[in-house]
Amino acid sequence: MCPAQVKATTDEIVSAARDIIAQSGSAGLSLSAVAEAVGVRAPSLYKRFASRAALMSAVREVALHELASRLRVAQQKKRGRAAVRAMADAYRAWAKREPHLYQLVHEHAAAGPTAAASAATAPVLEELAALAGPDNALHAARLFTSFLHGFVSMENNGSFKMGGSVDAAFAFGLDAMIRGVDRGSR
Amino acid sequence: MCPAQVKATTDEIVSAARDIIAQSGSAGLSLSAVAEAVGVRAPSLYKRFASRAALMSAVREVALHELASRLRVAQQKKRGRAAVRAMADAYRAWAKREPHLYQLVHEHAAAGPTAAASAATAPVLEELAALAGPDNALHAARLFTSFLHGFVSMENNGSFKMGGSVDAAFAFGLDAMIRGVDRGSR
DNA sequence: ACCTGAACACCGTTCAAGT
DNA sequence: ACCTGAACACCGTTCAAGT
Repeated sequence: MCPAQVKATTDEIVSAARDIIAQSGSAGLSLSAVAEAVGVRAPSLYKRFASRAALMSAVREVALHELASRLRVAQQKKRGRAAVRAMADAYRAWAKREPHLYQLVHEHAAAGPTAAASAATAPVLEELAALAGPDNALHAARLFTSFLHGFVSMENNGSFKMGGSVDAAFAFGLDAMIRGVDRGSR
Repeated sequence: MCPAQVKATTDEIVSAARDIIAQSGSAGLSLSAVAEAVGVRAPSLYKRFASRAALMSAVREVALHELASRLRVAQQKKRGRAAVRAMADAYRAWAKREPHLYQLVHEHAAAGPTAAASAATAPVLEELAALAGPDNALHAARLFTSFLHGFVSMENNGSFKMGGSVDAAFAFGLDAMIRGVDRGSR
């Protein structure tokens, strides 16, 4: 008689889960908390997501798009080394602004579609190919992304305890990599 | 009358927990599994550790010592760039051999004593100071450790999906950083 | 078609009771 | 002094019952 009564859309659920993870980390995501945030009981969430892991995967996708959007904005109107530096700064700034979402993006990277992931890294690849030359483009991309990921991970979880300027270390690392990769200076 | 009956020493508990985490990851560590492995009931573990987190912290310390030992061995009888490369290879090899222990070492780095942590990184710092010069030693150390951590993290969780030789990318990254940091070539 | 309460098998943790 | 069973408050997940 009264068949449909949607109280929580898929987008509302993902958005609520995103906010919870952003504030408390992925370990702090409980289905009861998500359900309460969208005005529903926990079992109802299984109408939209097969499991807690599937919901986290959806949040991961959303976070990846947020990061990709920041990178695109940073790249606009810049070329070469300036574009690489601008994107590195944007990458680090987003990771520091959303440490828990950043961590979620990088755990279980093997799962999930590659679409959003490559959308996020494509701009970096273009610039680095120009800098390092086509033969070394992939190697250079892995050097830069490894440094970026490692640096912001260690910064976010407090691994830099030896003093000194962390900002200066980041700039030094970028410059040293650019020097070491640039085919023009070899 | 029968006051003492130690069935599980602290070391046995940590060792059992280490093995469980090595096999199933830190999320797979349950106190019931640890208790069963050492022939005891779960509540008894609270005589030795205040919480699950405290037990994990002890395992983290053990893992850090294992890594530090590998780095020391790799450094023996080597100097300069050869020592840096050998330690980088040893670092990556251990991370690939014990991916779950490696991940444990790098989450919650802020907590816990710095003793074992600095023991693990000290040899790397020495060599890099010689390479980059005293003014840039700390910056160079952060560049290298960020690259190492980022690279093996991404390798371990399957982030390198664009083909190509991952070994070659690691060697390229190391060489590019050494080129970019070496004060003699600037 | 969607939502719900109740139930299930698990957690980490506490504590009084045993020896 | 150490170990234990029982209990507590939580999980994620399933499912029959409601509308």
